[in-house]
Amino acid sequence: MEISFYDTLSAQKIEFKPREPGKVYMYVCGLTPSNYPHVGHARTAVIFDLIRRIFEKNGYRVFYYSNFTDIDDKIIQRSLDENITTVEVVKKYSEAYLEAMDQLHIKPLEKWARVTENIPEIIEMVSKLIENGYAYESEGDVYYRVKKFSTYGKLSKRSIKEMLIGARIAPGEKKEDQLDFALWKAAKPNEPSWDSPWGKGRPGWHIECSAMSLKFLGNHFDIHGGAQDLIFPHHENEIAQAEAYTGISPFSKYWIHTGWVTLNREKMSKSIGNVFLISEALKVVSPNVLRFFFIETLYSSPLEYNLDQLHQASRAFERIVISIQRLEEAIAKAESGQKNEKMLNGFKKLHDSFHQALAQNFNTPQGIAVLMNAIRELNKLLDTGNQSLEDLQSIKAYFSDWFDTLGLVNVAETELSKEEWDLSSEMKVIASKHQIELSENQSVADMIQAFIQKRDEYRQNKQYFESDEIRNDLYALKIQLEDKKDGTEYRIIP
RNA sequence: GGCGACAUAGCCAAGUGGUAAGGCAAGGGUCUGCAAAAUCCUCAUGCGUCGGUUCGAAUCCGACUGUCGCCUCCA
Repeated sequence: MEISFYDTLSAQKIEFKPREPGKVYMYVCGLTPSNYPHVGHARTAVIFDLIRRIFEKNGYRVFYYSNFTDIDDKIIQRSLDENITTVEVVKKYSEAYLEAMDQLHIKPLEKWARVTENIPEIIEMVSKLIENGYAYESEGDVYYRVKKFSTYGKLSKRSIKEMLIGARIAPGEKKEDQLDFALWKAAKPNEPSWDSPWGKGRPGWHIECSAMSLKFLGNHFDIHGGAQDLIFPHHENEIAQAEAYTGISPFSKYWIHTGWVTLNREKMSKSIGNVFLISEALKVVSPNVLRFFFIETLYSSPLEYNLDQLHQASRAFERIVISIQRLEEAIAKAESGQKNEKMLNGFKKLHDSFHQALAQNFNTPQGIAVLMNAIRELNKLLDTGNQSLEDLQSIKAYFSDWFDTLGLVNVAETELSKEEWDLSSEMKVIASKHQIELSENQSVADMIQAFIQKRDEYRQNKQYFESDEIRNDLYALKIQLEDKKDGTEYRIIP
């Protein structure tokens, strides 16, 4: 299937053409691990994971690289604040980030490139830029000569002239020009540093991504990504560095930028301080729901984060979960039989629409609309009953494929985790209230069955006050009883 | 000050020239002892405002209003 998306560099929707057939080389800017990751980081990570999955579903092998900028002013500042080494700062926060990636079902990357492991490549690049006149040394610092790079501004759509007019940048004493930016910074006392032709120092921001993406992906790779706030100056500078270094344009063929997460309509940002951590969000909703919340909106639009929106996503996702649970139950009971070609054909069409939607600028909202329509069809089908095992399994395969594409895992999981099952003590309290005998080593599932049995007795005797009381008590423990034709079932409220 | 993005129902949100997807919330019917779930029905002659182009515009053009962002660190 042809995949197209909005490319920041050409400022239009383009059809993706890989550098090598069947392969996608993608570099997405990671972060500077100087703090715990917030919901904005999660969104960007989920979106690029999704993009990767979409390419994979379309038969591409994706080489996905990202980075930790593990030496930088902020890391140094943090190490002073916390009175630990810069290495410890990086370890602490990069591990927290990687753990969050794992929780959010981000598929493993090809590599997390680190600045401190690629210093020789960076020095080589800076040296070459000085040689060919794109950079100059000044008192131990090295700066990029922006005016020398004639196409500077092509990504962010601004001109050098405009920037000089609107600039608020104070001219640095060591710079030739106020637009120039640092490639190498001379070390101050007690700062981590590396030897270089310009004395002890460390790389500036920007240079590491040019050096590492060229090193690991080669020149003219397919996709360079990141959030919108990286367009300028970070990505603009990366282009200037890389293209001046290689002499070949474009450095990356396509550029994809994600919208940011807002809080009260303002950008969630460390500097403003209006930040919700991923860990905080995951206390409120499951990773599946958080992912679902992100992909309900197109990746490039701003996304307002609040509990009400999270709740809406949660409700919608719950509908999906319930239907898939019903499907699993139906499969368990179904018998082999005739194929309903017409019905399966309907699902095949939904399948095509789903992938078509995602291939069009990764349009997940439209994909979810298709998914919801499929859920409605599934519910109707399950209401009529007696579907053959083969049919139900075919339908399940479609849903599994869609969930896999969206990175939603174990959607039909009904078993409670160990922590959630730590309900037995509370359940015993309710049990004694209703004169139900529970034994010590009974599973919670068995306990619930005991409640259901007792409630059935009440209902038989039309003691509805008592039966409703049991239902309400269990509901308070997030166990919801549902009376169906062939008996009472329960489900756990997510 | 310079540049840019966005504005779709009570809320969220797709839709870039052919007559408004989907979700949440709400109301009604079926089912149920009652619920819940499910299902069916209802819910924008309308897409910030005013003009223009067109046989036809939420979609293109212009002006205006509003919100946000970038120009300094940011996912």
